[in-house]
Amino acid sequence: MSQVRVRIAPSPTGIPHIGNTRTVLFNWLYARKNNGKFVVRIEDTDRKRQVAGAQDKILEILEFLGLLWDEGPEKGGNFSPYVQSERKELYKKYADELIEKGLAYEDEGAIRFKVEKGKTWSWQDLIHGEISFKSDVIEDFVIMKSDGFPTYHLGVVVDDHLMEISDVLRGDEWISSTPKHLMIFDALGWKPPKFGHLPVIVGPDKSKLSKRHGAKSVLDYRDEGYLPEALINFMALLGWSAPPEVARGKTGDKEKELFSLQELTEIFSIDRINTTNPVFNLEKLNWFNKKYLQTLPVKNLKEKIKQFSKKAKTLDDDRLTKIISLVRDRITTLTDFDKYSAIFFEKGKEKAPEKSKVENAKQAIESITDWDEESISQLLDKWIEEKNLQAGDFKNTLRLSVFADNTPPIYQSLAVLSKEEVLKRIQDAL
RNA sequence: GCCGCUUUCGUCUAGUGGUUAGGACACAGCGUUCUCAACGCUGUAACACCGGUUCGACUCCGGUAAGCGGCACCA
Repeated sequence: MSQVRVRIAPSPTGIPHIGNTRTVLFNWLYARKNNGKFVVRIEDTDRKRQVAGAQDKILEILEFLGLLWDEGPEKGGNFSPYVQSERKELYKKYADELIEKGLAYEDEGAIRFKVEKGKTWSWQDLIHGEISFKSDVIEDFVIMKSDGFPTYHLGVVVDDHLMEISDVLRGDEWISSTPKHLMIFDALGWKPPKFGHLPVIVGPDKSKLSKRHGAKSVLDYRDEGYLPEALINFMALLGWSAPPEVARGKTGDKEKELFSLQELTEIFSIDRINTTNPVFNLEKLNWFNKKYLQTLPVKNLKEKIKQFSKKAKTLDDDRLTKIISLVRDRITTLTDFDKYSAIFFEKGKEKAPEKSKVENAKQAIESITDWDEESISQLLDKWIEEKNLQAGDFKNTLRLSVFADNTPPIYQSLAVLSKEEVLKRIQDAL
């Protein structure tokens, strides 16, 4: 069997959103699963729509997710991606060849491919099965623009051939262009790769995900505190599902939904990709992020939180660790840290309980000599017992007078602050 | 208009010629509980429609409808 070689072909006309990025993931997984190669080819043939910096952003996304490419021209010891504008002469050569063969012609400075009528072009799509088009519905199309750049149609075909791409996994929106590509492959005497057209992620209104839906890029999600693991897991399960024997779902049993990149590379296969367009669902992404936040080792979590919170950076390690362990189950994204840890820096807005209760709480706190979590809970529990208080009410009084907001378990929360700070806050409530 | 793709709970999905059509998110209730979470349990909720094939179809076939995509010197 010949080697699997796949590619992604982003054009630097914007920053890819979740939908485009999922296509990258599937290509990457397919390459890894089959011990193949994954290449990145920047298709920058549209000079007008070019967006400055987009190319770097695209690569930044790949790096963030850990979906790196395996080859490309060497630059400074690293592989850089292939870039079509650097290969400009190539396309012209093949366009000229087609003209010589009488299969293309010049038209106002551009070169058009001549579509032979009365033919049927079909292929066995990796995802949809057989698809065919009659050539009569396709008009002669431009392959070289008058500015000397190839159009997408010529560019992909030439490069997919030259780069020996074995499988093209791209979005469904390319289905109707595929016969054009087949024609060019045929005209140049080349064997086409296999094609698989992935259903595209859509917005709540079922139309293609776009800025209109507020579709964000992976970089935006990263900046909002989403973890790459969560993003990957979420994208993988949009339009693809794990084999039942892996997910292990029997009646009543829960199915496995959490998969690491490593696991995915082992179980990924094209035949489990769906044919329907999945709707983007932020709630589910949030759930994945929470799950990964919960399982991340505290040490790693701490480092990440420091990147997102100025406050966290100023805290000493011990306090930060305590706060993180209290806040960890409550946050959805890394940026939530500040929100949930705010009570440890400043009192909230809830009203203080009646003075007699606060006074009692104050005395209770004052009775504590060793200020650590264990002594705090021991002594306060004892206090409740001795004074014959209602535990819930007493703890609530503490919460309200010290934090004036919702908090994690109160004794642990108190231990984050110093005794002085606690007393000062209680004093304020009197 | 022409061409193409698609159709299981609100959403992501599993699944079989004969099932109580399974799981997840979300939602609701309950439990736990000092609040908020987390966690556990329970619940609501789906095979687009019409024909055919078959003893039997959600599953196979045909059609209809609906949705989406393409028909650029954009990718």
